[in-house]
Amino acid sequence: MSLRIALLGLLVESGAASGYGLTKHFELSAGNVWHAKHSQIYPELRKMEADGAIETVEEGARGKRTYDVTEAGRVELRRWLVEHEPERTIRNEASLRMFLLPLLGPEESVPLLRAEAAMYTTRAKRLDEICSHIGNDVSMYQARMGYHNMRAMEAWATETADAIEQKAAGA
Amino acid sequence: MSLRIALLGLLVESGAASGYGLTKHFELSAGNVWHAKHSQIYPELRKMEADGAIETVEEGARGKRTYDVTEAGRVELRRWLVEHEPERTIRNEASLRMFLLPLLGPEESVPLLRAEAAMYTTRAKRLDEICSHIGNDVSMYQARMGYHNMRAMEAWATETADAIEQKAAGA
DNA sequence: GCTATCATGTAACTGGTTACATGATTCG
DNA sequence: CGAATCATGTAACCAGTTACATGATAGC
Repeated sequence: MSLRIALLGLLVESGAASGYGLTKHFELSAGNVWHAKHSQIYPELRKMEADGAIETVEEGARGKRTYDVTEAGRVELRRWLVEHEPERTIRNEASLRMFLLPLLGPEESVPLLRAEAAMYTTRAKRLDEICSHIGNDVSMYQARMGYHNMRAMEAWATETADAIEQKAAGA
Repeated sequence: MSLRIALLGLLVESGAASGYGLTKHFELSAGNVWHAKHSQIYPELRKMEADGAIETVEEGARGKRTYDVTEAGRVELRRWLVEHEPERTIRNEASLRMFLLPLLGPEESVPLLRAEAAMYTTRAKRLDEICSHIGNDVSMYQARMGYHNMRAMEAWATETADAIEQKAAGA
């Protein structure tokens, strides 16, 4: 269901697009909230077209198909956004690793936490940079979400490394 | 793989536990980074025991089995934490919904964003409350991660609702 | 005695990953 | 002319969900 909604949303946001274009969109901005590869996206688009949520608006060279949302698709997306209670479940391998890092001793955990904090700083800066060059409002809000999430993990990793270090120094 | 690591981590952190206990642990603290239900946890524990990462330390009434990590399991966990490059992919239905909410008009998106911000405030407060009553360091760091993430989404939702409102007022 | 919680399990299904497979076009 | 990128597709496999199934114990 979520993949379907994500595809509808991206199509509404960007206008008509191909499976390839949508795959790229996932790799960039949408990747901060949902992830999908071409091998899952192409069959899903076919299925969505079969039940009328999207339609082919153009067939180009070497099998290229450009899809756009139908009115039924727009209704479906709106309903989901307004009425559907989303699952609050998370599965994030990078966060799982951070979560468990404090189980290691200070000599191992502190450098790993600092390295991770640095990585989040880099990503936050990149997103901030992107924000300042975006014309479109919606894309800007979306990039800002990623920014806030990166800053949160950066702050946590730094705070935790500091706490572990202090504790180790005190003991 | 990640479920296996999560289970190893929780067992190291809490000491020996049953499948039921681990399921509860996922529902509480670990749920902020990984999610799993009993129907997946029980078979996984059997598999992990079969290849020596954990062992049954006690068999209680009505089929209750208490597991603990073996030395091999500890080594495996440590290797994963230190050497494994985690996948940076995210799948978060609640965030996907937030991400797409700005596609709705201001009259619909703003109240939904405000409601979501309020929910994140509540969750952040609950986690903060939990933190102040925790004896164990590792559990505290873990709860703090959830706290930072809740505050990030709260800040984003508020900032975005404000921006959409201002834009609508200006136009 | 009833309800909530403890406690485990399995089968069918859906969602997602990996790997294979193909070929055109663009840029240097 | 070679490498990167555009562009799509499928099959086998693994991970995760839903729903069914069972039964003990504790507290009201």
